[in-house]
Amino acid sequence: MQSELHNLQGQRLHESIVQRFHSLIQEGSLEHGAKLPAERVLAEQLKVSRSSVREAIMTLELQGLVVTKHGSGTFINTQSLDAVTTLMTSTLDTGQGAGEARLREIFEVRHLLEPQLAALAAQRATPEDVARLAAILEEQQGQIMEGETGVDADTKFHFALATATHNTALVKVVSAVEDVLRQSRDQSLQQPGRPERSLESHHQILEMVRSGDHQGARDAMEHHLTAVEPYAVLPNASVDQ
Amino acid sequence: MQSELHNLQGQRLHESIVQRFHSLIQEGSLEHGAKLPAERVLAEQLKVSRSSVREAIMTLELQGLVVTKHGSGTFINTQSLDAVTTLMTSTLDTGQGAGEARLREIFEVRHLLEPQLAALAAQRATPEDVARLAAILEEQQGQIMEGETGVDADTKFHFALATATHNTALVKVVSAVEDVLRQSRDQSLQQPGRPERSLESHHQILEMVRSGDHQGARDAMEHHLTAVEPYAVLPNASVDQ
DNA sequence: ACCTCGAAATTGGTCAGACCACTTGTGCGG
DNA sequence: CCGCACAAGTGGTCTGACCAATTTCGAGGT
Repeated sequence: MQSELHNLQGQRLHESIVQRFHSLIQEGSLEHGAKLPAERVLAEQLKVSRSSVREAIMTLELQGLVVTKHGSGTFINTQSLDAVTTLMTSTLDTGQGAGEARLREIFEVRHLLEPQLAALAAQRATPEDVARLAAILEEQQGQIMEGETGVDADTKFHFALATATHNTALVKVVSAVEDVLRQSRDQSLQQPGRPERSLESHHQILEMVRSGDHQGARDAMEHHLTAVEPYAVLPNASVDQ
Repeated sequence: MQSELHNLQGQRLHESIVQRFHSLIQEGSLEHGAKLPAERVLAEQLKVSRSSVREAIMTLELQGLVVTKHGSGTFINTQSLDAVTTLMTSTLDTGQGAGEARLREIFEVRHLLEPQLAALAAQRATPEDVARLAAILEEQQGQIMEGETGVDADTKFHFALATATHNTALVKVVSAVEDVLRQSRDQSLQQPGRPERSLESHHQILEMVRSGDHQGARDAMEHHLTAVEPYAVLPNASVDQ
């Protein structure tokens, strides 16, 4: 059969092979448990080197679509959870373009997470946590008075609030989201009045946390997020990666 | 410095290299944007062939921890969402000690995230999404009737619900959390009656999503989580100490 | 005819060296 | 000082060889 594999420009060779196998699996030509041809045979059929075949197979294995057994062979494995997830995302997502849409998605995650997080923090924050948050707000105020955006202190505040929940898993999830957001946040804080409003709502959140009002903290965070949201993301702001 | 890399039994060579880089990144030796040595240099330092180095780097790239640019080099990239999620799961996997406490933390994250997620899904799910969810419940029922726990279908359901929000960032966060949970979930479903109850509350959630009742979906998910929870996890209200 | 055991074939894993394609820097000539 | 070509550096692919784990199968003994 050895059909041509159309190598799109800028596409690495083994990636083309991976896409071919994705198609074969999705159209049902390769069922669960099926044994793939040997690497050497596959290389000859696709008219590429064995190295490229190996790199492709390794990608498929990391995606959970395939399992390889030394001395035995490589087998299709579409029943694993990873397999389902990669096939789903590859069909629905395909690319990671559209930086603006991506940013909106991240903000949506914040809307789901952070108000609940603030409520938890209000219930559990120790005096030390409150002191740390207060110190960060001092810092933020100083930065703003010097004409800066205070973006660093802004990020720190949300991170410190996460640590105040005393849930390390939660901290990691939030820091992931916040990290991706840091650059764009600086951009949104450029608009006049934004830094002051951000600081103001931070103070409200801190006050709720200090008094242990978890419902109030939740509402204050929700208000803060909508207030700082950058729906005015410039079209040229393509966030790479 | 070319230190030895202790190759554990049954472990492929490039996997050892990947783990080494995971450690280096987690301990902060490799910061975002740092440039890795050239593949040939790295091969010499680690005393392995360039092929193995390439396979390791390719793994890291698929995990989002690194980006490679043809002709330029390979660079650390810890600010992507994928990067943080993979690091998170790898640390949680290796952490055998206080596993139970971490597990409780993960469940807490679910309590924050998934009810909101279910509400979003109820607002946005397409007929295709609903059909997929229904199919998964069929599968789960089949597995249960055969005496299995239906853990795979269980995980699939939560993942598919996340995709029904049509927010890829949210999907990534949830899949990271669910992935860590998969093993322990199997354990919790061992208890008699649990699988049936899980399936039942899944049906309730699906019904709310189908009818677009976002508040109902939120409540149903909250009920589901507390019903399936393996331990007597603290009720999320009134934890004043 | 059956079983056992080991050699050979098969297959994935690693190594070595070469060449190609892309990027970056550098130095020569204008 | 600028611009352009060339050289060096780096990832991408190819080739062929050998190592390691597994499977296959047949010779030899019972």
